[in-house]
Amino acid sequence: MTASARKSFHAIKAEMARRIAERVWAPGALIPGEEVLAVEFDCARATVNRALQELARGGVLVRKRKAGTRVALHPMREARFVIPIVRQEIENKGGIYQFRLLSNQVEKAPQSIAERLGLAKGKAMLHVRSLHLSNSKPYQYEDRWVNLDAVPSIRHETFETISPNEWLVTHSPFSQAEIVFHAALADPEEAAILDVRERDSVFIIERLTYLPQKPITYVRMIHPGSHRMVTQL
Amino acid sequence: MTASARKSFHAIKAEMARRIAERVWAPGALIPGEEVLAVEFDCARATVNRALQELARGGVLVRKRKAGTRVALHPMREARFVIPIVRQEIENKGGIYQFRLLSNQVEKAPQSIAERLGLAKGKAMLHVRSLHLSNSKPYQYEDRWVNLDAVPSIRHETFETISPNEWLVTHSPFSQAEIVFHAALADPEEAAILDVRERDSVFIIERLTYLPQKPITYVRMIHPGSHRMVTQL
DNA sequence: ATCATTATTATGTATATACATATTATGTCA
DNA sequence: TGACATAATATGTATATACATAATAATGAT
Repeated sequence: MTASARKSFHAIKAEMARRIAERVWAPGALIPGEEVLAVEFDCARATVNRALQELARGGVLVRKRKAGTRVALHPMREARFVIPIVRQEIENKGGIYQFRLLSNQVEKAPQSIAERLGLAKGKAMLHVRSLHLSNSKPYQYEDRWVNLDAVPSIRHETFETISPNEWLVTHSPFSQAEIVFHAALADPEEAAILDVRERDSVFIIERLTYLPQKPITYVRMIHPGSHRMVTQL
Repeated sequence: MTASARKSFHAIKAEMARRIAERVWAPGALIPGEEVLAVEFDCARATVNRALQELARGGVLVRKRKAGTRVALHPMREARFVIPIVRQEIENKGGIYQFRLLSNQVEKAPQSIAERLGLAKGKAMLHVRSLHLSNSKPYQYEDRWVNLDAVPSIRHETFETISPNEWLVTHSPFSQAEIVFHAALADPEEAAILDVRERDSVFIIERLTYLPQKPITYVRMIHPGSHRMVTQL
């Protein structure tokens, strides 16, 4: 037995992860209790607890009071994608960012949008359409509806120097959100704006942001189909 | 010190989150130190520490030793998508799951695959193609290449009762992975398998899994374009 | 002034202890 | 047997204390 002389929860966590990866602790198996592990690793129970909790949050362990801790049977792992501000995303890739405002006016919310935000149909909302370009090529078409009740001051913003996304991120950050990814075929309008062929494939990100009990905005961000979202896990 | 209820780090975390959301603590601002907060919330510093650490992990706070803790300027938040086992995904949605093996044989890796996995071109790999169905309708076409060196025992698996994904998840779990999402147009083969029109839009998830220094598998999971990946954040 | 050294400080971690809470196992009574 | 109360137990959380570490601020030497 490798009597680990380590006492940091990082090391303990790593050793536990190793045991799981190498199936010393098999999927579904009950692992020793915190007290036992504390003795084995020669540390306090709190230290073991922290390591176990972090592994549990990561999804590789499942913990239940009294029942104990077991290795997750199906490590239903999660991929984490950062949803960056487009400008940063483009600049990080070395592209030159440009922004073009297509329209910016108060309109009556169509059924689909109002429904999605839980507002009354026909409610006056700000409708902003814009295009983000990388190296002068269309990168993302942004179609946004903003609840004026939630962010009244946006009404007078012209978006000549700042994109609606950046404006909102800095004026109403830390909201909650629901995000959807999917693929679709470009409709004629989208195809024209993104400069792709009609009925080419596009990658769509929809984001609904809200504060508790107060919807803020619904955005549809449309990328050419070649756009790739990458993450490690 | 009043006869206060138990001060839990959950409550403290929630209160701090509220302050951030309502801009009592503005973006970029330095917030009070742990000691100060511990006095304010009438709890131990460790309790404040835990709340702060969790918020920091969530990305709304940025902590630096000696420098203190400040509210994140650009809450470049990340969306977390669970990448479930298809069968579970389908069953969770109330569908009846079926699995159809399309092909399962050792082949020489084509250039593109070998490159992606960092292996020599022409290397013998297991190539498994299968289709997952929900309520008898094509749900996901899975095109997988497995590095036989990494999981030699897979060679003799017939996949008649278990899908390659489930086999790998239970026999080689807890690997690392790189995941890519994008949209594309179905090629004739994919369209036929998924029963969509040729040049319809498809949603593609590519996943590359590996253990340190050892690529395991490359999978291309192709969904009809209507497929939606949803998450909250 | 500039650079290197040291002191200071906020966060990071470890520990013993105590009690809380959820859940299972057990026992009791009808 | 079955319903229900009760004990047992593993994890969850809170706390005081102590020391570690990173990064800044202050200090001194050149």
